[in-house]
This record gives sequence, C-alpha cells and structure tokens, in this order.
Amino acid sequence: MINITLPDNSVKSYESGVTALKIAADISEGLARNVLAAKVNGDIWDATRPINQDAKVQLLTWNDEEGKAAMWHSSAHLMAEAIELLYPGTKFGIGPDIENGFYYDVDFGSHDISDKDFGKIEQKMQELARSKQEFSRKEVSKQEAETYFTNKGDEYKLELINELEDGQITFYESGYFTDLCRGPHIPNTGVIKAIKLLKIAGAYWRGDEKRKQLTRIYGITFPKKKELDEYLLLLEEAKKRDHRVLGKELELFTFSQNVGQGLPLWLPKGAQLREKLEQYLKRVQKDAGYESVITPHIGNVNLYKTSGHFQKYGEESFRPITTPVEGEEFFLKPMNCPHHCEIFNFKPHSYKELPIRYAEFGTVYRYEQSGELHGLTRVRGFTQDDAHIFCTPDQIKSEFNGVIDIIQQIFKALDFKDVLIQISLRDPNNPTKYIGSDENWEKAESAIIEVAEERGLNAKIEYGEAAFYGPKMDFMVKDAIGRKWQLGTIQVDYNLPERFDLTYIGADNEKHRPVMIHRAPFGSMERFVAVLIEHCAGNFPLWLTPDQVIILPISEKYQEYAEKVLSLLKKHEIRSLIDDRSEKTGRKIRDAEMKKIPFMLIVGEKEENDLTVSVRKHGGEDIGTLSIDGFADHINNEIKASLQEK
RNA sequence: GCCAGUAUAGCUCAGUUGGCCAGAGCAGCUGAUUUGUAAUCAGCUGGUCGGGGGUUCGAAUCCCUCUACUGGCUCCA
Repeated sequence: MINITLPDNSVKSYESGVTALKIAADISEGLARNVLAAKVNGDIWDATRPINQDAKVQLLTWNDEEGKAAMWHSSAHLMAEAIELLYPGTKFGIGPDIENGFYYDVDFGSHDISDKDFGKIEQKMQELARSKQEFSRKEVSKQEAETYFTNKGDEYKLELINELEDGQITFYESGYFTDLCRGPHIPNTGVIKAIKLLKIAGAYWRGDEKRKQLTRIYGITFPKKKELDEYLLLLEEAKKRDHRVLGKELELFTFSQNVGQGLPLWLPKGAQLREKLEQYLKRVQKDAGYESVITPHIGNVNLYKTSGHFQKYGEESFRPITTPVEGEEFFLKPMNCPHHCEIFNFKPHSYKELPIRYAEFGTVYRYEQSGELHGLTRVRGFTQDDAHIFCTPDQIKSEFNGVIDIIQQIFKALDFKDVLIQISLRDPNNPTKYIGSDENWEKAESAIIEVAEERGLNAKIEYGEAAFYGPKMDFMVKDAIGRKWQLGTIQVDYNLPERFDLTYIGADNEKHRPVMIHRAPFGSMERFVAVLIEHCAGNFPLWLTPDQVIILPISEKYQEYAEKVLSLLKKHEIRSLIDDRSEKTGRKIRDAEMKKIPFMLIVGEKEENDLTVSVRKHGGEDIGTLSIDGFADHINNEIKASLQEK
C-alpha cells in the first residue's frame, strides 16, 4: 500500500500501481472524466501512469495550465496521426504545445500543402478524436527506438534519439501513430471536442537557417465547441486593435512603396502624438541629469570600422554612400553610439564629471530582412530615444537604478501593466566569446541582479543571451495578439570604450576606461507607438491624444460661437477642432466617437446665451454643462491628475 | 532571406466553371436640409482589377515573373 497526499493535505492509501485517473474516479465520476494529467511529486505525469510509491498528487484539468498543455501536446500527436494517414510517407520533426495551442513540424516530402488542406486534416482529427484513442506510454531502449525510426525512415526523429540517453527514452502510442515523446498525455482523445488549425508556415529544422525548412502547422483544440468560438472571436477582436489598422483609421502613419519598404511616414496626427511623447521623455531626462546632443544621420565608414559594426553588419546594411572624392564612403547611421563616443572624446574628462549622460532622439537605418518588416514594430528607419551613459564600473548599479526609474515612470504613465523583464547574462559554458574582463562582467552582472532584487522586479534571467559586449536588461510588452516586443532596454558595453579608446582621469591622476551604458526607455518611437496603440486600442491618454476636444455646433448659426470656444481652449493649450459640417448632431457625435476623441462639446442656443458648453465624454458619459473656463480647468485637472497619480 | 497566402475606387469588400462598357457601401464633391447626444436626403466624381510578360477569339478570373502586404521561421548592432 502507498500513501497519496492530495493538495488539501488529505492522505489516502492505495495499492501500489494506482493511477491519478483512479484517484479522480474515487472523488467523483465527473472529475475522472475531466482529468487530463497529474502532478506527481512535482512532475507532470499521464493520469494513466501507475504510481508505485508514496506521492503528492495534484489532478490537472482544463483549468490548469499544465492540463491545457497536456491536451494541446496530445492534440499535436492527433494532428500528426491524421497527417500520417492522409499523407503517407510524411516525416515528423517536433510537435510541442505552446502558449495558445500547439504545432507540429513536418516534412511532407512530395506533397504540396497549404491552408486549403486544413479542412481535410481537421476532419480526420475529429474522426480520430471521436474514437477515444488512448495514449499508451512505453519505455524503450535507444536501440529499439533507433530501429523503429530507421524502419520508418524518419531521419528527424533519429537525430533527436541520437542526442538522448539510453534508459530515458519513451514512446507514446495512440491509434495508428507512435511518437518519440517524453509526454505526458491525456488519457484519451475523447476530450478533444473542438479543433481548429490556424496557420501554416515554414520553420527551419532545429531553428537552423542552414538546415531544411519543414512545414509547421499551428492549431488549437478545446474541450467544448463554445470555447473555440469564444477564442476565435477574441482573435477577431484583437485584430481590431492592430496598430496597422488603427494607424490607418486614426490617420497616424502610412507607408508608401515609392518611399520604400519599412520606411514609415508619420501623418500630422501621428507626428503630434510622437512629439508629445518626445517632450514628455525629454523633460523626465532633463530632471534625471541627461544632456541633449545632436549628431548627423550619416558617418564616415571609418567610424564604423572603429566601432566594429562595419565588419559585423556592413554586408547586410544599406550600401555605403559615395562622394565625388575617390574612395570616400559614408554610412547611414545604424546606431548613435559611435557618434556619442566621438562626442565623449571631444575633450579629456575627469572622474569628477562622471557619469556623463548624452541623450539624443537619433534616427537610424538598418536594412532588416524583408520578411522581418512588420508595421511600425519592425522597420528600416526608426528613431531611438537613445542615450549613452559614461561612468565608472562602480556607478553601474546606481545608473541602472536611475534608468529603471525612468522606464517604470513611462510605463506607469501609459498604463503598461504586463511588462516582462529579462536580464541577459553570459553563457557560462562559453566564456571566451565575450569582450571585457571577468572582473568587470562579474561586477556588472551582479549589479544588475542586485538592482532587480532590491526593486522587487519580477525579472527572468537568461544565460547566454547577453551581447558579446556586455549584459543587459530588456523590458518587453505584448501586442494585441500576444506577440512580445522589446521596448525599453539597458545595456552595459565594455567594447566601444575600448575601441574608441575612451578614458577619464581618475583621482590617482591615471587614465581609466569608463563603462558605457546604452539605454532607450521607449526603445524606438515607432515600436513604442505601435505597442501603445494596440495597448489602448487607439484610446490614448488625454495628455497624449492628438485631438482632445471636438466642438459640435448644433447648426451653422452657432459656428461663430464654436470658433470663440475654440480660440479660448487654444489659450488653455487644449487641442481642439470644430465639426462644421452641415450634419445632424447625432451624426457628428457618431463620427467623433469613431475618431476616439475624448471630449465632445455640443454648442447651441442655450450654450451661446450662457457662454457654456455641453460636455459629452467619449463612450457616452454626460458631464453636463460647464462654463468654457470651467471645462478648460476640468480637462487640465484631469491631465494633471492622471500624470501625477502615476 | 526562407515557407505559405493575399493584392479589384481613398477605405471595407462583391465579381459564379475565362464571355457584352468592372459593382456595392462608406469616404469625397455638388445641391437640398439648419439639425440637441452614435449614420438626413438626392445627384455626381472616382478603378490600366499591384507592375510586366504569356496562354486564349476573348483574362480581374489561367500560367510565369517582379513588387508590396499578411502569418510564421531565421535575424534583430
């Protein structure tokens, strides 16, 4: 007999070999039907796997992340089985569960597959699911595993097996399909009720560009049809927040084939918004001890040879600009740092001056691969809210703190709540690929980690993700459909100070090497605005929105009064406009609502006589009638409050 | 760059298996209307069907190619 401890700490005694499924059945029949997997002493197991010793057991259902994962992973197998039946000879790569659903990488061989084939595959999956195929786990020797897939002729699985240790290999069999798999899986496919294949894409085998590209099919499944419908509706809704859609609707930015791929054109309203953001950050930075610098958009190719960027990126950049002078070449600047290094080198520096902080909204150009371009989030010409801090190694920690203050202030002001923070450190297994002394790296890495701990940041540490020149901390925010985009970044750099021979004179009257910190709280104006649009669905904070107020005269008779209101609001620095079309008020309100203008001021006879405005907020809230100055105070107080409480 | 898909008016989209001068709604323009909290009415303008090449008596529709866009992969100083 063994003791099973359940999450409520109750202990039950069972025969050795009991399964989570059996335990569930003892609690209730319904639970047994819904149990997808189980956590056994912290590991996720099949609900059907025998438990042979005392264990803590937690039953996992669709309501648990791990339960969903087991279901989706099992769905990947189900899809593979359907594909194998429909397209004999297909070879399989890997098929994991992901955040929303699953995928499987497959090599269809001579079959041509597109999304037009989804219906057929879904149908087959449906059919197989209904037959309630059970997943059976089997431990196999490396030899057996190799024999199986050699016979099957699947070189991908053989490659995976080759990297596994004998004694650790398991197969899962369901219906006609046997896969190399660690598991766990759901008891049977019967719980998979709703199936949707979502997208098809090429994916390099093992993520290696030089290897064969397999066909990746993404899908998602649910235990109820209704949940699938809800999920698809959610996706539809998310698409309405897409910054490319809203950017067009709200006239913020556009692209032109004539100008070029990935080169955004900011329309007046977008430019207005961007300027507000820039002004906001400039003020914050001034308070934080930054100095503005301005540098040109191009630089002599030798500058980038010094920085090392030419050697690393020259080939895949915009081609150099030539001049009438033989052999003279310039590069469009792909980053601002080399220019700022030259500014630092303008004169000798004392340790007493450090840290020096040079800030510039610097526009840079990078020839990104065409397939990488994406709205405003990935472009070829963009403006970084860049700054470079030159400091001593001992100042890294306090400078990091200062930059994080700025980033958090910004994210708060714009109401970004789900910010993922990543700390990228050296790969401990590959210490030679980094520049800079161990001592300095050690100092910087521990400073970053300490800062994160002291501030209680929920930061994820990634080893091996550091740049060759230094560790970094990145701030990421998700877009409407859950893609992560890096916005703020703070990077330590030991490389450029070396290459540009940057020095300062220390208290010992000797030359010392400063450390350089690159940082950009927004990341780039383009990407930040894109994510901001998706985040607020185009309903920008009042202080930021291009048009704050629209004045709606009831009829032409009140046009003059409307203009008077406009000019008074202008004096209060409130951005307003008048809808002077010969339309009914209802129509003007509707259009203003769709333009997402925060305040609508309806003016007619009453208002003109009393020198007031009737205020309607975006969304329909009626503020009532206010004097013009009263309204101006109202709006300015609202702005002040929203920026202060942050 | 790679895989798959898409491209019709400023926007959103129709356009059957190739067949007369390519359609709608919205936007725009003109006129009427003078309007009180989410669409007033009428008329009009607007497209070399992404570019180029081909097949055909005939191409928006089929084929090739280029370009751009979408979803992924890879990349991201």
